[in-house]
Amino acid sequence: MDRKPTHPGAVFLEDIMKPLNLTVTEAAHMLGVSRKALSEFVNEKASLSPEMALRISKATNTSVESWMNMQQKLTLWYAYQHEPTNVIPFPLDAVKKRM
Amino acid sequence: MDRKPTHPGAVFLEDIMKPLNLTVTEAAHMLGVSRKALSEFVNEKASLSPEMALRISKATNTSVESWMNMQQKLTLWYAYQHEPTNVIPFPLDAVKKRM
DNA sequence: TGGGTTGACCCGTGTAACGTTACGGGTTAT
DNA sequence: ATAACCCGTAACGTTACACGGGTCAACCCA
Repeated sequence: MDRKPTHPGAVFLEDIMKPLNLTVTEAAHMLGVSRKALSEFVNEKASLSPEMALRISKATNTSVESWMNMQQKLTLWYAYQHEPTNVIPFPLDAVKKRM
Repeated sequence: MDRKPTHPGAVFLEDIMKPLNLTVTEAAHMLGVSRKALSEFVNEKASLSPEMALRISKATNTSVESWMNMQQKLTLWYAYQHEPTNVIPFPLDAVKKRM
């Protein structure tokens, strides 16, 4: 129902690479990944892997969580597109809800 | 460096299934997944997939995010075990840090 | 015009979630 | 004891995907 969350790769491209005038080739080398891997990421063909998040975090001195959370929102958005319907609610009347 | 975060499957088993006296077979059926899938999850052999998180969320009326975050912490913990070393810092002196 | 960059594509590899099926061990009820 | 469950697990196959290597056409720019 919500709008599709921004892909972390787009953020990385706009907010990091462009301001620093870094090419995909350069940035890929600095991150220690292949040009292809980074290219697919910034072009939203691939999602953010935990390892890539760690690399970006180290290279840009930002928090891993912030990047992971971006991906998580996207992942969750995709999941909601194929929402499972055959789920039977648990009888949790007796259980105190903590969340 | 922190201690290994709790696996969401363990939480699901202890805080949901046990209090409700649900067997793996019963819970799997209610969630709409195979017995094996749930068994591997609660026994920490498989991680929490987004779809599984959605199912658990719907069945137990809890937030998807809370479950996803548990998994994310675990995933990140694993990632830190194989921390990438060949990462060259970006020259971000000119960029204002927003995070 | 020639060099660097880029995105798309193919191929191959490793990982992982999931389903189905089947087995053996354990518990409980008949 | 025999049947009925429940459980963990293993094998097999499917599907998805991150990643690397290589190639190639398009493109921009000096």
